[in-house]
Amino acid sequence: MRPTTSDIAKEAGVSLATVDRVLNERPGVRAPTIEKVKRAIDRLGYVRDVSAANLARQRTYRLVFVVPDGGNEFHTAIRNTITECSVTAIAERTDLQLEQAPLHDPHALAKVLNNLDTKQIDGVAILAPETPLVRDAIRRLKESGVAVVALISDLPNTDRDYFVGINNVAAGRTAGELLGRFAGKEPGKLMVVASSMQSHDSAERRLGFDHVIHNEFPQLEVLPTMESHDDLDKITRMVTQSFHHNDDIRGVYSLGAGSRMLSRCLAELAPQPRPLVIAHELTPHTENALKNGSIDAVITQDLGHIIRSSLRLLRATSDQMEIIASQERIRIEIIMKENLY
Amino acid sequence: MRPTTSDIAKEAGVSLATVDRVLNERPGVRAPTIEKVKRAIDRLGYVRDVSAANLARQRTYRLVFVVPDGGNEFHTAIRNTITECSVTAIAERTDLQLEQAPLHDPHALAKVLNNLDTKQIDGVAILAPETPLVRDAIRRLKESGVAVVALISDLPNTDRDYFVGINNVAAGRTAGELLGRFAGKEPGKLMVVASSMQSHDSAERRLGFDHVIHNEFPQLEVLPTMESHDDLDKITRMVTQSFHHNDDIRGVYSLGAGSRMLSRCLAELAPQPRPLVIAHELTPHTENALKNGSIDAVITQDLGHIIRSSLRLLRATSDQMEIIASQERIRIEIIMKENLY
DNA sequence: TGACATTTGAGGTACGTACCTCAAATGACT
DNA sequence: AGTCATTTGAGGTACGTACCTCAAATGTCA
Repeated sequence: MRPTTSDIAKEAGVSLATVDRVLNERPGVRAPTIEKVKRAIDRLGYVRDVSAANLARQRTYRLVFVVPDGGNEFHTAIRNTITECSVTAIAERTDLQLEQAPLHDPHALAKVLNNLDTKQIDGVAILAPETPLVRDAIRRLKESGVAVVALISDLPNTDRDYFVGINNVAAGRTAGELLGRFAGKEPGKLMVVASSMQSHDSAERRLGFDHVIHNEFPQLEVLPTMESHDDLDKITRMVTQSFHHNDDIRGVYSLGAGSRMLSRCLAELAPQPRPLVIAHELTPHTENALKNGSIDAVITQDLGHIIRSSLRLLRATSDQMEIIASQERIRIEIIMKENLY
Repeated sequence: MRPTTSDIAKEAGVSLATVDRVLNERPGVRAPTIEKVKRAIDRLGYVRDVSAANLARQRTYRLVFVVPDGGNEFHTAIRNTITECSVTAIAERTDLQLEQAPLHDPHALAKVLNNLDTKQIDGVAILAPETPLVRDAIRRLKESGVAVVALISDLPNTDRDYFVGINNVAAGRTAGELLGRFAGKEPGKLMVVASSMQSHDSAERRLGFDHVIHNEFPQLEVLPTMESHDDLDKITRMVTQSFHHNDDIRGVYSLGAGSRMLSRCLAELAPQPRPLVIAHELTPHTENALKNGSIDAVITQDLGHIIRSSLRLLRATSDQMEIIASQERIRIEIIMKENLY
C-alpha cells in the first residue's frame, strides 16, 4: 500500500496539519520541522496522489487556443486536433476554448487577444506571427497572471512562457540534408516556396536549409524564396517564371504549410522527370501526395503532441509547477511513403 | 461546471443509487429505467470523473515488464525507460515491476513468466522471441485473466491482447527507401547484419527492406543476412569475408539493435569512402555515430511512448475499457544528424 | 518571569464516485 | 386482494488530499 499523508505524519512525529502545510508550502512551519517532514517523505517514498489532490482542490483549468481561421489544410488540422483534445481534456478538469483570428490581420488578431477576459482564464496558446500589437497583447495577459505559450512558430521577443513546437532551424537543416542527399552529385538549382516570410518559422527554416546546402552540397544552388501569400495566381506566375529562367531545377522545398497550391501548379508546370519535392506538415493532402509519389518527403510535427504538451505547460505554469523539459520536446519527424502510417 | 452523478439523477428523475447502478452495470434496474438514465447522461454530456472514481475504487494496477537482461544498449535503454516511468506511474496508481530474462534461453524465459503469481498482477508486457514455451506461458496468463501485450517484437501466434511497437515491415521498407535513395543510380551491393533472425521484428524488417530494394532500386543487390548472435568475433569474421568477396558494397543495414559491435568492426574493416550505414534504435551509441558521421540514418521508435502506451493498454484491458487505437500508434521515426538535437 | 508572537495540533468539511444496507414502492402472479 | 419477488430510494461510509478554524503549545524577547 502506498503511504498517505497520515503515514508521513506518524513517521515524522508531527500532526497531519503540519504535513499538509509542508506539502502545500503554506507558511507557519519552522525550518527544522520542514526538514523532519521532508525526511519522512523520502524515507517512505511518498508520492502525492494527484487524483485525490485534484479532486480536493476542485481545480479546473480554463485555457484558450488562439489559432488562424480559414487558411490551409494545416490550420484546419490544428483546429481539429484541438477539438479532439478538448473531449479528453474534460476528464482532466480542463476546459478548452477555441478562438479563431485572421492570420495576416494584426489588428483583428490583437483584438481577439485583448478581448480575452483575464479573470476568466488561466492560460492562452497562440499561433500567430509576431507583431508589436501581439507583443502588447501578450504583455497584458502575462501581467494579469495568465500563462502564455507560443505554438509552432515562436514569439521570442514577447513575454510568452514557453514555445511548443520544433526547432525550425533544425527542421530546415533536415530538409536540406534530405534534398541534398536525394539529389545526388550533379549540380542543379533548388526552388524555395513559402506562404510568407513574416513568420519566424519560415525564416528559421530557410536559414537552416541554406546552411546545409551551402556547406554540404555546394553543387546545388538555392534560389530566392518565392512568397505566395496564399494566392494561387501569384504562385503560378512565379513558378512559371522560375522554371522558364532555370532549366536545371532539381528540387523544390515548400517551407510553409500551404503546399496544396504548390502541388497543383507543379503538376502542371514542372518538367519531366519532376524535381524532388520536400514539404512541411503532414495533412490529408501531403499524405496523399506522398502515396501517389508527387512528394518525396514531408517534415512534420505531431499536432497531438503539441496540443497535449501545451496543455501540460499551461497548467503547470498557472500552478507554478516544475516542468520536465525532456518530456515536452517535440520531434522533427521525417515522413516518406514507407513510414506513413 | 461539469455535471455529476447527482445532476444525472435529477435530470433523469431517479435516485442517485439507480444512476450508480446503471453507471457501474450493477443488476436490479429495469430496461426502461436504464434508458432514462442513459438519455440523461447524453443530454448533460456527463463524463465520469476518473480521478474520483479511482480514488473511491481504491484500484491499483500491478503490472510486470519482462524484458531481456544484459544485452545491448537498446535493452539497457528499455530498462531505463521502464524505471523512469515507474516513478510517474505511482502517481497513476500503478505499480511497475521489472523482470529480466535471458533473451536466447526459452526455458529461463518461460520460467520467469510461469513464476508470475497471476493473482498478484493485472498485466504483463513482454519483449521476447516467440517460442512454444512462451506461447504456453502467455496462454496461462490470459486464462488467469491477466492482460498481456507484446513489446517491440510482436507475438502474433499467442493469446497476447495487443502489440505495442512499430510495423516492422514498414520500418524495413523505410530503411530500404532511404538507403536506395542515398545510394544513387550506380549499381552495388548491400550488406545486412542482424543479431538473430529468430525474432519477428528482424525477419519482418528484412522482408520490407528486400521488397523495396528489389522493386525500386534493382541496381542494388541485397546480400544474405549475417547473424552476429551478439558475438564480436563472429561478426568480425563475417564482415571481413563479405568485404573480401564483394568490392562494391554501397551500404550496410543493421537490422537489429546491436549496432555498436557492427560500428566498431566497420570502422576497422570498411573501405574508403565508407559505405552508407542505416541502423535501428536511437541509443547513446547510435546518437554519437550520427553526430560524428559514421552512421547516415537511424530508424527508431520512441521508447517512452511505447512504455506509456503499454501502461494504458494493460490498464484498459484489465478494466475491460475501450481503446482509442489512433492514440496508441507508434511512429516509425527517421533520425539523421540534422533532426537529432 | 511575563507578555507576546509564532508554531503546532486537533478536528472539521469538501470534492465526486463506489459500494453497502435496509426500507419502501412497484409490479406480477395466484 | 393478497403474496412475493423485483425494482427503486434514502442514507450511510470510504477513498486521499486540500483547506479552514480555533485552541494549545512552544519559543523569543524585554
